Amino acid sequence: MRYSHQREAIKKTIQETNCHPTADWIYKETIKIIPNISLGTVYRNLKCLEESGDIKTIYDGNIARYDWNTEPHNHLKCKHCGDLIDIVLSDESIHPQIKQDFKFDVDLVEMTIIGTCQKHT
Amino acid sequence: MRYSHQREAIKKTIQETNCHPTADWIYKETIKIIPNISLGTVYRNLKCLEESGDIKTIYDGNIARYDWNTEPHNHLKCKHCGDLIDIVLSDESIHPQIKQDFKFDVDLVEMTIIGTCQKHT
DNA sequence: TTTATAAATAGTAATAATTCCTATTATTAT
DNA sequence: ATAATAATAGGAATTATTACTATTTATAAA
Ligand SMILES: [Mn+2]
Ligand SMILES: [Mn+2]
Ligand SMILES: [Zn+2]
Ligand SMILES: [Zn+2]
Repeated sequence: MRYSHQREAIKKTIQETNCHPTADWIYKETIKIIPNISLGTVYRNLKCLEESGDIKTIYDGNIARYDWNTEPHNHLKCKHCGDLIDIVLSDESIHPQIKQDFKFDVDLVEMTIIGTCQKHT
Repeated sequence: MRYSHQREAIKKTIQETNCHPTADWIYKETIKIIPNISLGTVYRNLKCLEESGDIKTIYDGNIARYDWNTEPHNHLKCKHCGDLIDIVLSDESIHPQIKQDFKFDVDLVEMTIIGTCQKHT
């Protein structure tokens, strides 16, 4: 994979926010730096960055969001404001139980905890 | 909400499968019974059935799937064949921990466990 | 049992997110 | 500097879903 000005800007945009942005948000931010970047380039590079392990894709309902935090973690999702908050839970304990009960070989546990965040109290 | 032949057929289609079908799959099945049903009618009634509590919508990546099983449960997702398998885990134990640690009021825990099912051994 | 009312439908157009296509541009090895 | 080709911009195409509207249908009243 060859260097590109565009890919670096996209990566930087993602790494500078905690908001788990969508492709469109990333496009609107990156276009401020590279005024003629195209949305197609954003999508293509999001895929590159995911493949190189620089970012992670998360599916929030039926929209893709992107996360600079590639460490295993889960999310709290507020049903009022839609915010996604990172949490780390020790869910490794589930793996052997499932392997035994369902003959299912676990890679990862994707957990989203839905509720109300502290902003709405 | 008024009775409709179409809605009943859609509901029956969902209740007769364990495959967590997409809207399109449901459409293709239901059209065998009601040959002139439209995809819009399928989508509209899926929303009705969700609101009335007859079915549950689950998001698998960026596509919506529908589930007749409205009891709280989670899914094993096979990364090879894409199958979704129902499981029930007692995850209630994490609710109070999260409330304390994150001041986040938990409604439900959506968990998808990704790995390899027994078909690929 | 007709008739009136409005909810639901079929068919189609529109939208939103994402991917694909291609002529042009930019990176990088020589 | 030049050549080779990976990456881009811009736009078209695709896919999933929603919106629109004239017509049909369920249902309640006469
Ligand atoms: Mn995160
Ligand atoms: Mn299920
Ligand atoms: Zn909130
Ligand atoms: Zn499988």
